[in-house]
Amino acid sequence: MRSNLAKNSISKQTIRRLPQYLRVFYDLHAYGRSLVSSTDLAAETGLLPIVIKKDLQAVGAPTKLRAGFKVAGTIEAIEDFLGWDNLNKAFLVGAGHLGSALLGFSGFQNHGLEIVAAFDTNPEMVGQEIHGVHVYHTAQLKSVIRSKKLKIAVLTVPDSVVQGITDTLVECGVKAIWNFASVKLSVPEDVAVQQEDIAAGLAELCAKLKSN
Amino acid sequence: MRSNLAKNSISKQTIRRLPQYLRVFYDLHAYGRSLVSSTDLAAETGLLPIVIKKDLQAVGAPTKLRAGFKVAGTIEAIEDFLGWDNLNKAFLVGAGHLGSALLGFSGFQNHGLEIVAAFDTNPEMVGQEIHGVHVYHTAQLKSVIRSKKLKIAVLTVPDSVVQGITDTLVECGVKAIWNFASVKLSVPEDVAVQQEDIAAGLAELCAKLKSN
DNA sequence: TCATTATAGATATAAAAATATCCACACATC
DNA sequence: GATGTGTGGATATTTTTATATCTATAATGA
Repeated sequence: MRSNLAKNSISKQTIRRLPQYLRVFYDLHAYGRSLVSSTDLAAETGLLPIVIKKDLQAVGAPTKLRAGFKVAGTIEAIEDFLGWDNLNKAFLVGAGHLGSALLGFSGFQNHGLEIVAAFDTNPEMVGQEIHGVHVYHTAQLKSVIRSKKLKIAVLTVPDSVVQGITDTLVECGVKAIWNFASVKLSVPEDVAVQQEDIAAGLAELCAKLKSN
Repeated sequence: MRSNLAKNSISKQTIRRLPQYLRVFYDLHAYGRSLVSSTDLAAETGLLPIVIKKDLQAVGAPTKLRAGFKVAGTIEAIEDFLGWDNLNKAFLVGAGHLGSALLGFSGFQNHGLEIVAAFDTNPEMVGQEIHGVHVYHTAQLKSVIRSKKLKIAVLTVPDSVVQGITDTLVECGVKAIWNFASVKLSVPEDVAVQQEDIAAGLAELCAKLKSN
C-alpha cells in the first residue's frame, strides 16, 4: 500500500540533510565562493564526502568537472526541490511557550515558511501580536483559514485537543500539518503530516551517554 | 572506525521510538491496564505490530504468553534502558525564546531530565527565575557547573557562539550536549552530542506536500 | 476433552541507506 | 606536451532497518 508515484525515490534521510547543506551553501555564497568540493563540505558538516555527493546529485545540483559543486546553482536546486524558493503562507495553533518560540524564530523566512496568523484560546493572548503575528481566537480558525486560503498548519497545542483541531483543519482544506503534540494524528490520505517528537532526540542522547 | 563495544546493537530508530511507547504505557498504566498486545499498541501508535514487538523485545520488555506485554514491567524496562528512572540534573545555556520554551516544558520530569540552572548574557535575564529556574550570567558557567557537578547541557544559543561555549563546557567536564544550534560541534570522543535540527522536519513535510 | 485462536518468538526476506571502489575527465604543474 | 592529481559520476557492496512468514504456546469456549 505504498505510494505508487515513483516520487523520484529520494530518501528521507537525504531530505533531512538538505537544510544543513543549504545553510553551508548560504555561507559559502556570502563569502563569495562559487565552487565547493564534497571533501570541503565533508570537513564543514562532519558527513562523508560520498554521502554529500549522492545527496546533492539526488536534487540535481550542478557541478563543474574536477572542481566541485556550483554554489549558486546548488542553492537553487535545493530550494526548488523543497519548494523553498517561494514563501508558503502558514499559520500556528497554540501560542504557548513553544508556539511563541517558533513565532520568534526568524529562520523560517529562509525555509520557505511565512507564518501569517496564530490562534489561541487564552483570552490574554487573543488580539495580541507576537513577533508581529496577530493572535486570533481559536473559534475563528475556520473563517480565517478560508479567507486567507491557508494550507499549512503548525500545531503547538496540548495533546488532549490536537485531534479535534486537526479535524477542523482538514475540513477547511489544510493540506500539510507540522505537529509538535505527542499524539498520532488521523487524517485523510491526501493530507501530509510531519510529527515532531522532542523526546526522541533526548532519548538518543541518553542512549549515547550510556554507551560512553 | 566504528564503536567496537557491541553496545547490544539496539537501533537508533528503535531508540527514537521508545519515548512514544513510554507515553502510551504511562496512559495504559493510569487506566489500570496490566497487559497490552502489540496489535493494540499498533492501533494506538500507527506503527506496525512487528516493529513494536521487535522494539520492545530489544529493551527486554517482559511478556505474558498469548497475552502481550506487561505494562508496569515494560515501563521499567524502557526507563531503565534510557536511564530515565532517576532524574539527571542538567542546565541550559541561552534563555531566549526557545530556551524559555524548553524551561517551561514540564514534560522533562517524565524524561529523566531536571534542569537546575540556566545561563544567559542578557542583563535583563540574569538574576531572574524562568519557570522556577534561576538564570545566571554566562560568565558564571564554569563555577556553577563545577560546584553543582553538572554533566548534561542543553544549548539554545546563537550559532555564532555555540562552539566557544561548547569548548568551555568540555573543559568543565560536561559529558552530554543537546545542541539546538545549527552548527556541528567539535568535541572529544567521550562527549556525547545530540544535534537537533528543526528545519529537518520542515524539509520532510515540504517533500511530502510536494509528492501529494 | 478438544479444537480454535491470538499472542510473542524466531527466522527469513525485502527494502533502504550507507559506504566502498573504480573510472573518465580537465586542470595544474612541470 | 606529457603527466600526475583531485573531482564528480557510475556502479557495486555492505550494513542497517523494516517487513513478512512461520511456530509453539496457553487461554478460551464449545
